[in-house]
Amino acid sequence: MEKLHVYNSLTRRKEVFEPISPPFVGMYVCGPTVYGDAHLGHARPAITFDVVYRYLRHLGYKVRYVRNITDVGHLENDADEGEDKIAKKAKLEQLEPMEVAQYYTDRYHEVMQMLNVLRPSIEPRATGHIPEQIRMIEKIIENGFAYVVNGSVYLDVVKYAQYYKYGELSGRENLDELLSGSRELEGQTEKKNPFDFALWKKASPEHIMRWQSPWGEGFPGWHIECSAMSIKYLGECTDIHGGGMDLKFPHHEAEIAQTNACLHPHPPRNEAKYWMHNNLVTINGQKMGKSLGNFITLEQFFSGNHPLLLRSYSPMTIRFFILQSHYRSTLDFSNDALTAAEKGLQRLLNGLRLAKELKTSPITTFDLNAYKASLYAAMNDDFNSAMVIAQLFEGIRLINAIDQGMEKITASDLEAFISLLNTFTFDILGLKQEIEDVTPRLEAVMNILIELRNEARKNKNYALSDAIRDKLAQNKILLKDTPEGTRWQFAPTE
RNA sequence: GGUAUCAUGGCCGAGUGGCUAGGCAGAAGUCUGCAAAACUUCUUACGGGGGUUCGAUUCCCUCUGAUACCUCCA
Repeated sequence: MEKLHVYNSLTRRKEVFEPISPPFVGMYVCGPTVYGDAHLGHARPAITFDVVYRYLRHLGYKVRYVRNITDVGHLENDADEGEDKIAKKAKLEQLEPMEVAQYYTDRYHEVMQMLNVLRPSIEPRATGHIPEQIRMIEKIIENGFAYVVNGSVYLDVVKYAQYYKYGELSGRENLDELLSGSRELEGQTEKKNPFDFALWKKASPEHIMRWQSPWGEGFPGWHIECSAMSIKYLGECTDIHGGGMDLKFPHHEAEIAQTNACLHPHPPRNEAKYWMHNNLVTINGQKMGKSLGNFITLEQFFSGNHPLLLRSYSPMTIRFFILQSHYRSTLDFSNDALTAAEKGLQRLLNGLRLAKELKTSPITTFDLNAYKASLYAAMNDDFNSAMVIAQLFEGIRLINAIDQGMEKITASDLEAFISLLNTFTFDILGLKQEIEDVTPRLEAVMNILIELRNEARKNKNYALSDAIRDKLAQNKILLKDTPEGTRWQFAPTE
């Protein structure tokens, strides 16, 4: 079987995945900033790396998956006072900053659970790792890669670039171009160069979240938390570091620089062996953003309560929709696309249910091993979930063909076939049936109703039989008259 | 201006130097008291212009267009 290949953003190539210390795999993913509700843009990285996590575990790796919670607020780009983002919200709502962070952390967990996203192994908070961040900054200063100005600490990019490549990840290796491209902003006069970035920032008097440090009261810079926590829990160089494409620059570029500046390794270890970036979700071709007014939270998707939404979409529809595209492609949202995803998902899940009722034969008429290989080949090709789903539909086609007697399968092959389909659909892609479980009691009641209705149909009492069907439909139970008898199922949730 | 990514059939979206991904929608058919569902079949696309090649949607150049980022929003 072909080996797993991963697209490494650092080298811009697909590489064979070889963990640094097999069977262990360390994976760090940049988590949410908890000052607002999670939206579609949060679902994409969470689901992308959830599938990576699930598949690596499926392959037998012992994975430690770390996804942080950023609860140290960051400065508002356009805020007059340069107020801490979380602190600002706290003042508006008359809450403690940590209360706000806790509230949105809980909300984040709720929607992630609905999306069937597994909890990471460790979910560290930035505020819980201030000492680690301070020690890291001290080390960087010791190594001569940072300078202190007026209670703030900045990384000296020019100095750093004398020892290591800066800008490799984002293709910004020419510092002169970087210089000409950077914007002139207020309050940058402390820096030696505009592209130097803060490791520690002195707190202004109105800043609520602040900590004591060797350089006075302040708060950590915007990138140092991930580096500090990645090193703490996953070592000096982890296997995978993931996040959204929008984090490549400056966030991940800064992380690489900080980590090399702190550890001062030769050759550079760049914090992670494989850097993975998922692409963005767009709405009508545009990035989703609060300022653009096309910002839809996941909760709004689930409830349908947003002007851009024609109706509600279930968490699994969202998950399936995201997995239908490859994680490195942009994904454009629309009601039509989501409706199409919902129907496709329904077809997939209905087919899997049918598989359990198939009749077996003395022979199997198709190549089950080749089919299995195609599923693994798709996953091994940089987690191509879109290809996996296409192959799962090929599986559904086979199930229907068996049901119609056009293909045959042995009992043992059927067992293996069902197990394979379930493994990929539920364990690896993390989809799930959203309908409630059928209890034996409900099953018995349904059988009685179907029997009565069929009695009525036999007597050509269609008024009664249709009434039974319609009333059940009103209660989200659908009847289907097939040549094999009447089948029933729950209506898709809306 | 710089950096990066991308442009695929009515819609969404994979992929590939030659072998018509897949889903949704649409059409026809099978089944059926009706309905719904299901199944089968069909609709052969890769932004424009050059080039490399026996052959390019796939590689190279160029043009056009789109999106993101360019250090204090992650």
